[in-house]
Amino acid sequence: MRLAELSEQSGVSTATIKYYLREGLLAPGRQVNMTTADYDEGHLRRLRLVRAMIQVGRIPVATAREVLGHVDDESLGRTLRLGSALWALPQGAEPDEEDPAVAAARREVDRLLASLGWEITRELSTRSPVHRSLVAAVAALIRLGYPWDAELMAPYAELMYQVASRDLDYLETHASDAERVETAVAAAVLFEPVLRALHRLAQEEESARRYGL
Amino acid sequence: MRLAELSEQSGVSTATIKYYLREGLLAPGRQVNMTTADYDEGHLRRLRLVRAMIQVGRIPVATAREVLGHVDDESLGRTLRLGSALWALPQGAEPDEEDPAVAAARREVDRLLASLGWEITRELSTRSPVHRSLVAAVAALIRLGYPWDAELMAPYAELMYQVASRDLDYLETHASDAERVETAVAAAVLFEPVLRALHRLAQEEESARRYGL
DNA sequence: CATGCTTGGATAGTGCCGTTGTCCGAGGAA
DNA sequence: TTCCTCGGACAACGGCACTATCCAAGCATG
Repeated sequence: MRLAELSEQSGVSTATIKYYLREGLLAPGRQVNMTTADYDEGHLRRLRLVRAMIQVGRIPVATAREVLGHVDDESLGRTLRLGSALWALPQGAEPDEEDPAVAAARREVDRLLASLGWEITRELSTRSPVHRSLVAAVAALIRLGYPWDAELMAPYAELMYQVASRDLDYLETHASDAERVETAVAAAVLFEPVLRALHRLAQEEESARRYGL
Repeated sequence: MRLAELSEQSGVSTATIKYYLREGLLAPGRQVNMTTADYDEGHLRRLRLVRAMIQVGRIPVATAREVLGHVDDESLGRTLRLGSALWALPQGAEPDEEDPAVAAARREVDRLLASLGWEITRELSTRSPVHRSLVAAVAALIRLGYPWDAELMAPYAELMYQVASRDLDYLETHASDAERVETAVAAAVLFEPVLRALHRLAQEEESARRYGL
């Protein structure tokens, strides 16, 4: 498949594909001769994943490159590759350690993890970017004056745990072993918009039920 | 409170506050004399909300203005104001109607809503931006070759319904009547990062439990 | 009253980022 | 041979959140 065909099949302009090649999001095609390169199905798959990450997942190009770097890192085992790829996914704003709201948020998040018995997450808490972004998000709530403590958070956390459990079930049943890392990344990136949309739909529905249209 | 004090208390630079004033995210202060304007606690609250929307919620300035416009629309009842404010919140990418994956996604979403009995949402489905963004997100999954139908979606939707139900309970107990619309918007914007972070934390925890670190 | 600092408003500019246009020399096809 | 198209390199564009600069008008200190 030539670049122009790749463009046609994916719906991505040749200029943009060239840009992704330049940025290292897409491996170069096999060079057939001086002026022609050959791309295969793998390139198409990867290109679709890249588009999904950038367009649907709103992930910055630089971050996408990093995530894909982990996905492709043959030196790592599957679990580690997945972990490090997810690790690299974009997080929310970083917490401002000067802020007292951040300290309060951190305290509540720690209490939450203790009460949930998420020991593994707790051990990693100092290093995990996800943990930090949770602190930042909770701090934002607190700063605006909304009471928000571990007791309020716990049911949410348990619900999201059920969601995460389903995510992994889905991966186990629907992804072949070889593709599992790529699939997991795609899922992490693509499930979130679905979840968010479902969340808002549910809000609309429940709000309409309670208060009318 | 003068502009400089507002800046100091909120941690937002005067230049940025001026920018928000210009963009209509913040009402002008009461003009004391030719060179001094007076801001009150309401301005500070609003400024914090704006920052939260933009920094934590990653909402574009233009969208934030639109959302706040609905919040402040005195001509609407509270429920409608809330609805239209949430309505204006940024959505994911718009579905490309040419794409067969979008048609499949729309079919599955419709089946999902039917099976859930979300009749109100179903009636609004053609107009709701949230519905469209759900279709787009599901279409992205399908396009990448991940099977994803109403049966798979239903448990997710039910979990998110429980989440939404909690959201509204929270609003009823924690927001004074006058602030409810503003609170609901803040919640819609600020709960989502919390949820997302909890989701990822839960994924980390469950993944570590199943497959080790 | 004078002088120097600060205020709020207007405007242009900055930096980043995803994307696109332009130009080129080299092939491949009629 | 001639013309079209290819892939590659590079510069430019457009949008967006934010910031620096300038200005005239106070206010506070001597």
